[in-house]
Amino acid sequence: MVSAPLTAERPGTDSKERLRLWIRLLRASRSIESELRERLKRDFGSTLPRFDVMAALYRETGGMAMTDLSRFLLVSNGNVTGIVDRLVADGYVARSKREGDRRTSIVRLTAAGREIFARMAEAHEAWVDELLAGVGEMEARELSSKLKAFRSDWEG
Amino acid sequence: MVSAPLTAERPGTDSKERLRLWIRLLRASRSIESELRERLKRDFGSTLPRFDVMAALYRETGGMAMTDLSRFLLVSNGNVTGIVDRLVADGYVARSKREGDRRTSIVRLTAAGREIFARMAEAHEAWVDELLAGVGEMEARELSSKLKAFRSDWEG
DNA sequence: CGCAGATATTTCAAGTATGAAATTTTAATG
DNA sequence: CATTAAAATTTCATACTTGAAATATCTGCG
Repeated sequence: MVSAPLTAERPGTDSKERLRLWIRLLRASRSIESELRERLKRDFGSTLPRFDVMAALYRETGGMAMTDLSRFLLVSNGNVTGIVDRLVADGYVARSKREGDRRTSIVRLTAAGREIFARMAEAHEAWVDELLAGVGEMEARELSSKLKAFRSDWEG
Repeated sequence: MVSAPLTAERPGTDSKERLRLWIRLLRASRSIESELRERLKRDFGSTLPRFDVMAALYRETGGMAMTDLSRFLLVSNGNVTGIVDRLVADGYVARSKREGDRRTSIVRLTAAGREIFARMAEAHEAWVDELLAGVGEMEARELSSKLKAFRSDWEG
């Protein structure tokens, strides 16, 4: 939901303020996401989900199992299958089998994938820097740690 | 992208810190969104996009044009068409024409829609309150205003 | 060994999501 | 008044997304 609180306030609760925070959070991330998606498409003919997958694989040089990938990206496993399929078709990702366990399939970036991704990551970082230009380093650090904190409250 | 900074740091920039902030922001909103989606489905057999549309229409008693709806929700107009179609099929939303302009179609909640939505909104607010329980009112207020601020920097 | 249960992945149906093209209607201008 | 540009929606192709069901494989226990 991307609007303002709608129900009547009960006394003794901060729920309205938290709701407002959530809405702002959501709107902020949606606007930024949408801007990044647009630029990724314009400059690289790619998408955000593809970027996410490649980013995860970029740092895991040895490759990742599909399950680990989906857990890390916070998306369903069925979802990752499709995105990886398309990346494989484009020659940016390769699948392989793990010794001793034929269930697990390890995916990793190809040389072409690493090369392309390095360029995308550089642009991406500059874009984020531009889009969040209004946030100073100190402030970014603060916000960052608060966001980290309130998430770990209800997740493991 | 939902991981940590990947490229080398240039001296004299806060870009790494901003990138980290963006990643945290994204991960936070994704986790919360996913939890809310699950509960909305479990308790009401509904979805987040439907909730968003209904929330917008709930406050605009007179109804909204499709374009205004899509602009407000930050999603494409083609997208809104489909969601509204399904809400209409369920009897929660009605379309009507505006006097004098046959292009514009005004959509509004039906009585059934208002009734259902009121219950969903109440549950939704309680969920958000629960999920953000770690954030005090003061802190929520602070975070909120910072989020609002850094968005308006690059959007109109 | 044999087989119930756990794991890893894919497949599938349904619902989002975007951006571009097509439609329909209105407004503006010569 | 006719034509052209603008505006509001819908349609369409493609990609993403989830959650559940189907497959295939592995593990542990009797």
